[in-house]
Amino acid sequence: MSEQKGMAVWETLLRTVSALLRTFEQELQESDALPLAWFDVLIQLYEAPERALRMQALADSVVLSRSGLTRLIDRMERAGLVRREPSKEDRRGYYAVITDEGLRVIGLARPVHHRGIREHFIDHLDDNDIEALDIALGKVRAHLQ
Amino acid sequence: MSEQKGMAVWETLLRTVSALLRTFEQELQESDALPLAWFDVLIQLYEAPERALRMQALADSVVLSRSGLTRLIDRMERAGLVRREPSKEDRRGYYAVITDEGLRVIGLARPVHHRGIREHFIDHLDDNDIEALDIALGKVRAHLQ
DNA sequence: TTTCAATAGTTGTTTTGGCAAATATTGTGA
DNA sequence: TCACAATATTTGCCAAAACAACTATTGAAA
Repeated sequence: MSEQKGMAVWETLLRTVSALLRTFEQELQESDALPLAWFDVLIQLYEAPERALRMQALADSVVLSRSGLTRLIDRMERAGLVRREPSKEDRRGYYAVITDEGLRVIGLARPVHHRGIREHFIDHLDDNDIEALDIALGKVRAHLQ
Repeated sequence: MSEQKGMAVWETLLRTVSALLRTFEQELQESDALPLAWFDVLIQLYEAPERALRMQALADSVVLSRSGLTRLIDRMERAGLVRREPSKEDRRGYYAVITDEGLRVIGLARPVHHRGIREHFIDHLDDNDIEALDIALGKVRAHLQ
């Protein structure tokens, strides 16, 4: 198949995701005054075993440099949503842990965001589309890093 | 189908695109010392009829606010890659126009980026995957804004 | 066990980005 | 044609991010 087509699809992929993110960011702001980056950190901690993750692990999944994450967690700590806890196994490291307040906030924001994902993404796709996306993206992802 | 699956696919979509962007950004930096945002502006001007676009149009496709774009173009203008040209039809507006130097730079950077897209994206997908992505993303995109 | 490269995270400094207000121009309805 | 809302872009100001240099700790090789 033409490489052209592949390039065009990457273009579409990029612009579509950008537009979706812009929309989600806006929806979260309006209803919970919660930046998407904060949401992203909270949701990952929420879903992690022990409700905690190493700084390292967070920086990898969030799209942020190490130092960027340090300061993001600083702010969220000041806001009472997470706290740092030194790792017992490796004294260089810290865990970011979600607080009760953090759990409360993510509990409010999650439905909003899920509604957004449903409304702007899932609802326009049928089962085949979803399955195909999953497979294709999985292949791409498997080869990264 | 489970909404769960849809949510998981969005998650995969987001993280995959993020990781790809990080990779592309890095590859461009290394070979051409060109930030991806600059590349993005240049490529859009390059592909535009007349090699020029209204600020407005650029801001919409690039993932940047209006004011963000103003300053991005400021910097690129200082670097000699684009220049502003007042619109004749609407005296409020400006075109960003790619310069000869801009054309030269995009000529160098484009192959690098295309190789990246091929290597990290296209090459892992077969024709069906590409087609399915195109269809699914098209549906999503059609409903945005 | 000592040395030194590698890893985890933070801090200092500079760039970049966002939001809201300002400027200029256009279009529209009375 | 005269207001006045709407549009296009920039600017002032502040928040958030990158990059590189720094501290602390670990791990591994000599």
